[in-house]
Amino acid sequence: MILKKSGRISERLSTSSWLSCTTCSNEQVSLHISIHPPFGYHEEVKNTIEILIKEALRGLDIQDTDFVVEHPADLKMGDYSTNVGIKRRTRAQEIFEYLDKNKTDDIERVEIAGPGFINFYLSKKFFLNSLKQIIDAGDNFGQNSNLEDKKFLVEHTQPNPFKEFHIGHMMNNIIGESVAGMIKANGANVKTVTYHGDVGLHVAKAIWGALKQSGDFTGAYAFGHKSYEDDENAKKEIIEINKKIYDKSDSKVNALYESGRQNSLDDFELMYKRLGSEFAGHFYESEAGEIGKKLVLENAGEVFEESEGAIIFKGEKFGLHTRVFLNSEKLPTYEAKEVGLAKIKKNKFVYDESITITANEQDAFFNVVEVAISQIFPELNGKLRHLSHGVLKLPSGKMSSRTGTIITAEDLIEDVKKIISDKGDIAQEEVAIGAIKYMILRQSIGNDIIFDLEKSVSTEGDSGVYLQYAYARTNSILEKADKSADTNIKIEENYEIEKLLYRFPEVVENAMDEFAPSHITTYLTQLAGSFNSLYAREQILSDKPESAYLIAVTKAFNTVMKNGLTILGIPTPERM
RNA sequence: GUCCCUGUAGUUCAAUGGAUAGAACAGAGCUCUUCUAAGGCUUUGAUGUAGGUUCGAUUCCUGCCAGGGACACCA
Repeated sequence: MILKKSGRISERLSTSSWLSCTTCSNEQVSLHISIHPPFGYHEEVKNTIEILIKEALRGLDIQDTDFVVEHPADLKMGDYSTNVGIKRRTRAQEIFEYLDKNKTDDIERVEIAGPGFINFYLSKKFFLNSLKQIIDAGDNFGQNSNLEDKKFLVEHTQPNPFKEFHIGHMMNNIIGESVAGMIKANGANVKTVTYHGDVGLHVAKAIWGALKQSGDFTGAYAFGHKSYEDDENAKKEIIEINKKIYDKSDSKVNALYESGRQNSLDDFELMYKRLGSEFAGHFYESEAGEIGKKLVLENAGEVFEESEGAIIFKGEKFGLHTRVFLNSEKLPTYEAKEVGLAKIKKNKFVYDESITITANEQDAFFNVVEVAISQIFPELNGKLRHLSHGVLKLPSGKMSSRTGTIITAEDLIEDVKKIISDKGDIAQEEVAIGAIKYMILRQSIGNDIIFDLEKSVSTEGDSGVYLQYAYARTNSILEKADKSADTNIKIEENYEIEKLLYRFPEVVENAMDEFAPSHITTYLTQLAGSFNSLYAREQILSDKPESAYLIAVTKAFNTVMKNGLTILGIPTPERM
């Protein structure tokens, strides 16, 4: 049935050069079809509607009319909707009549409503087939091949040894993993990498602090940082230690550096594991600095120039601003290290696109540095993308290691575990991680989060727990079911959840297009709400004939929820 | 000063230029002898401001107001 209809669509398209819809030109539609050999069911019905409208316009001799076919905001207003009747008000009735007369059996009803929208209500046959498709596809439902054969490198998290892995790093990690998940779901190959600031003044401060505490790193950075600010002598000693770290001339400093660095990195690995990250590469500023300095010097005079003893990049030529790459002591700055990092990544990985995820305070920095890198490596032009997110702020302001207002990732996870501990003993770690991840991923990634433990990490209502709980419930139902899912039962009623389930693949596509994991989060929450309502209203396991159909709905929901949460990196405990 | 980002219910967040601006939390009320009540149902309540473009603006453009960030030797 599906194959036959696809053929019909291609046939119509190949002869329909009259098209005037600018949002869906003939070329684009044809291309779309050729990219997706197994034509998705939801795409098929949308294309059918678009073609019907184009036929109607042609038949009525209406030209130059743009229109869109989309899901209306409210499920009550149908499954698809077009604005063509608003664009051509005087002809709306005729267009509607054509559509109503020529609708396929996937469309139950067409209506004209509101200011002239034409709404399409899909048929039971469509929903029945879509359920079947979801259950058959299983873990693969929601995956597509839009980015097939493409290779992505995603850099995120970037915690600095000798400093805490705090909730800001955690936010970056959570967003990074969800972005990687979306890219993967869209068919591409993804590798994630991280980058550590293992040299620099912050390291010298920590080592100075540790030296004063007879080798103990506890609170060493904060101590060193404060002393650096307040005490001239300490400041001199710290600068001295910083040089020793670079030239490795002091065995005591070397020993502290090596052990402190390794301890930090080991701790980070434990946290990555808790958060579900597996990096294909770890890079370090200590290696990037050397390479970056060399590259800057090699390109001095062409890409970079000397000014006041420093080597700088004049961003003004590109509508940006000037930044220093080597300071007047010819030491590499963060900028030069980023150049070195670009070369390291390029040598180690083959990729079509390299994404770096950071907080948005680095936006201007990356604008300049990416242009500079593209000057040095023209082959990277257009392959670098900086994706930025807002910052986590405490109600009292920005987190600061100076004032000791740092919340570590570990503290937060443990605090959330305490909050949920009175509700059950099962899967506490997964529920805590899920609640935190949801807090980050529920909103648009560009916006800041004012972080308040009690209010931000919710365990009821709009929360990660809500999604996990709905999922766990379905596992329990499906386990108890004594008959298998059957979509061939005659059911009159359309359940609301069926109107949402089939949309999952397009949500995954849209989320990828906009790098917006929140689209998936929002969708899953709406879906879970719909399921919970159904669960409260209907007895799924029963002797009634519709029970087998409801089991199919439950199975489809279970599949979509699991696949969605997996893309986002939110754990899916089987029991709660 | 220049550039960038953000202003939506009491609070935290949604809303590919569309229809009656959605949730959640908090407040008021109801709901477990029935598949997991971490659930469900009812209810009060919002687009900073002034213009512009459009058949239609929370969304696009301009001014203003408010908050945050970046802007030469930190990362």
